[in-house]
Formats: sequence, C-alpha cells, structure tokens
Amino acid sequence: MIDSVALFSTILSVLLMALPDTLTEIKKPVGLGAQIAETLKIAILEGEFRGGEQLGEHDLQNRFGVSRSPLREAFRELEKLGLIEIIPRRGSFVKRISRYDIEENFPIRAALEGLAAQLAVQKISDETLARMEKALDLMGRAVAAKNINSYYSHHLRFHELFIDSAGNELLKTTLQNLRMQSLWHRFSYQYYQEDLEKSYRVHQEIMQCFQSRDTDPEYLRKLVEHHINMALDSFLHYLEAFERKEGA
Amino acid sequence: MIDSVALFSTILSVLLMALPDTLTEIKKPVGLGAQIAETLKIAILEGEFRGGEQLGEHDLQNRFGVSRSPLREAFRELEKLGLIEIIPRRGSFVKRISRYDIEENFPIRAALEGLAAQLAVQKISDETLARMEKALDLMGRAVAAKNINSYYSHHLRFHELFIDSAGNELLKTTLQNLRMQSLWHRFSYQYYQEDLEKSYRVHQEIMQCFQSRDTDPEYLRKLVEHHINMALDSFLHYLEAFERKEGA
DNA sequence: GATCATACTATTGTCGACAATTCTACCACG
DNA sequence: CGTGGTAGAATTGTCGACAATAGTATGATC
Repeated sequence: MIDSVALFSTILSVLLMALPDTLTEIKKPVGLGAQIAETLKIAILEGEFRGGEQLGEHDLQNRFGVSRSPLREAFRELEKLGLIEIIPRRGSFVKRISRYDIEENFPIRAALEGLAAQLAVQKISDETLARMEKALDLMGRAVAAKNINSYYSHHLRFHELFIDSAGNELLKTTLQNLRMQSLWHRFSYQYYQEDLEKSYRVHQEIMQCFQSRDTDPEYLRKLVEHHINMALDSFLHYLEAFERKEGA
Repeated sequence: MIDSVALFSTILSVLLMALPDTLTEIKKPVGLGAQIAETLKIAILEGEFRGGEQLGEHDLQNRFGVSRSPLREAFRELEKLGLIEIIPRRGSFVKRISRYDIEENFPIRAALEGLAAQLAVQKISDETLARMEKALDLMGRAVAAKNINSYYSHHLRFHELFIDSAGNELLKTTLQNLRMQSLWHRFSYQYYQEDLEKSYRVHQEIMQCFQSRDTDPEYLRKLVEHHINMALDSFLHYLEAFERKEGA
C-alpha cells in the first residue's frame, strides 16, 4: 500500500502552493481567520477530522490560542470551500463524503473542464503548450516508474494549465473548488488506484488536440469531459466491487 | 420604459420564494446574520448600493441596530453569493459588475444548464413536465400581452423545474448562484429588453424535446446551452451599440 | 510649490463576557 | 420498562470594548 502521508504532502503541495507564474505578487497580509482556515483545511484534507465530526469552538480556541471570532470566520471560509457544514445553533461539522457526493461532483467538473479546454484551445500560448508538454512528459515518466505521487502531481498541473488558459476567472475559481473537493473524495477512499497507463494515453490524445492547429474545439471538449466521466465510472465500479466484498 | 421596481418585486419574489413543493418543511430558525444577509441581498439586487461602494460596519450597525458580529457573518454570506468582495483590513465592497462579469458568467451557466437538461430528460416526472408546460403557457400569454414582468417570472420557473429534476444538489446550488448573479447583471443594465418572441419559440422547442420519448439527450443539451449563449450574444450586441452611442 | 514625515481619525480585527439555545442526564409518572 | 418533563451542562449567538491597521490631513523641509 502506498504511503498516504507522503502522497498527501506531495499532492497538497502542488494543489495548495501559489502558482509559479504569480511569484511576483507580494504575499497578501491575512488575518488570523484566514491562517486558521488554511490550517484546518489541510487538517481536514489529511483526515485528522472524521466526517460528521463537530468542530467545537471551545476546543479549537484552546488549540490555536485565539478567541472565537477568527474561528468563526475560518468556519465560514471552510463552508465556502465545501469542507464543512454550518448548522445554525448546532455547530460546524466536517462534511460526510459519500459516493453520492462524488457522483454529483464529477459530472459538473467534467462539463466545466471540457468547457475550459474548448475555450483554451483557441487562445493558448506556445509557452503554456510547452509547459503542458513538460507536465505530460513527467506524467509519462511517473507511469514508467509506477510513481503514483508524481503522476497525480503533474496530472493536476496539466489540467491547471489549460484551465488557466481559458481566460475565465469565474470558471477557474469554480473549478478550483470542485477539484479540491474531488481530491478530498479521492483520499477518503485512498485504497483506489487509477489505471495510470490508460489515463496517460488519454492525456496524450488531449495534448495532441491542443497542439494541432485544426482541432475541432467541440471534439476536444467532448474528449476532456468524457475522460473525467470515465474516471468516475472506473472509480464507482471499483467502489461497487469493494462494497460488495465488504458487505459479504 | 418598464417599471423597474415592480419588475424587481415580481422577479425577486419568484427567485427568492421558498419552493412550493417544500411547504411541508418547517421554517428553519436563523440568526440575525442570516436575516441581515437576506435584507442586504435584496438591497444590493435592487441597486440601493452602488458598485464599488463600501459597506461600512458602523453605518450598518446603526441601520440594523445590532452589533458587528452578525454583520460580519452577513458579509461572509454575501461574499459566498458573489455580491460583495471582502478585502482584508480594508472592508467589504459591493462588486462592480462589468460586461466581463457577464461574459464570464453566461458560458458557465449555459454549460451547466445544458448538463442539467441532459440529466433531467431521462428521469423527469410527468408531473414536472405538466408544470413546465403550464409555465410555458404562461410565458406565451406574457408574450402576447407584452408583459415582461410575467415573462421573466415564468421563464425563471421553467428553468428551475428541469434543473431540479436533474437530481444533482451540487449542480442545483451552483446554478442558483450563477442565476442570481445573472439576474443582478441584467438589472444593472435594465435598459436592455430581450426579444421575447424569439426566446419563447426556443423554449417551445425545448419543451418538445422534454416531452418526446425518443429525444437525443445530447441534442437537448446543446439546445439549452446554445439558447443561453445566444442570449449572451444578443445582450453583448445590444451593449456594444449602446456603448458606441454613449461614447460618441 | 512639491514631497515626505508625522499625528490624527476612521475602520476593521480581536477579545472576553453575557445571553439564548440546544443537548444530556436524571427523575417522576404511567 | 418506557415515556415525558425538568434541571443542569455544554455550545453557539450576540454584544461592547480595546487593539491594530489603513486612510487622511497637517506641517516641515528642500
């Protein structure tokens, strides 16, 4: 079995790190609430808190040594990310993730990533294409080395590159949330391992579409969308077999 | 020119009212924060606050007669809805809406409503179909009577019905946000009036697709998506002409 | 007269305390 | 033994005050 903690740190670092392109930006000064939200976000993604568990304000007050005001702000932030659920006068609870959440998330993400690809293919820069190719190359090496950590990292980067190139900020932020939730789901069922070779071949095809000058944007869109929906199918199929075995 | 206030109350009532189907639910007890958020939401949609205007905590404290805690919670809620922007240590500002916001919003909404239609067509109930037909009928009467208020109301309801039928809660809530923003955009440029007849004809076609037993879901999806993107084109075209006239 | 430093004001950030509500354990009653 | 009610504890909701920061106006210096 893979080392889940190492896998986390690798992928989380890719997902959470500031984009290399925006290194010129000065770090924005944020308050306690944002810092706590970031800490809790990682803690939840890493599985420190179980689904359904209540995030008591008193406990966290002791843990972080701050008052409840910034804590409550952090809760709002986490709710916006879809990681917790705030029930008035009851408290804040880490979301339970079920297969239904995954079934709801993937088709939306598929549709929007497909849209992003369609929008991006007409305006993507040669520089970005080169970066995608580099990411794809690293994905290929990861497949050969059977290094799942590495594959996931570069796979995330690959998608991120063309999503950014779509030039639609609202689409980008919407997808960031969906992708983060998706990652969370994946790690909640970490026993599942994708068929890396198959995934890699599809991304090769996607790359070729981006590079070709006379690509039909509609076709590329369908290709990307289908690829994500297939990943869902594969995952659900695996899950079904697992649950059948478990239930017996 | 149409009476914008009356139009507001009509459309907002449709958009904001609890679904008739959920009348059995007991009203959820909400705190001051949620109430204030609701009030501010309507105030912003109605244009009481200008884009870029700061929502000072002190002023609103006097206006509502509450402390700053629930106010700050309301701000978080409004930020989640995309109506304001919170800049740390600076304050909360009503979002400036430009044509770019609209250009970003519509394609995403189009893609997701198309997806919703595709998902819905295979599982929609006869009861819901009847309701859609009723809404469509009322849309037709509104066109004949040139009653824009009425048309928008039933048009919103029509879309709401098949979105609900998709059976994907995440998709539903995501679209609710996008649709609310879209409505806000529309009212910010309230001089624009859609071609109701053309819109009505498209919806007739959509209705036929939903009713036919051998409809290609992919075709319906494209139809819905295209319809929304056409509305964007029409709007942008109008805006361009308006800006050219204004700029001269 | 322009620019930079500085004091002052206004606004947001954080805190601890009190109020309101919900949850829990216990007890009486059928 | 199960049910309903009540008192207590635990938790969230709200408040007013103080701290920290950003914005503004004033004045000194070149």
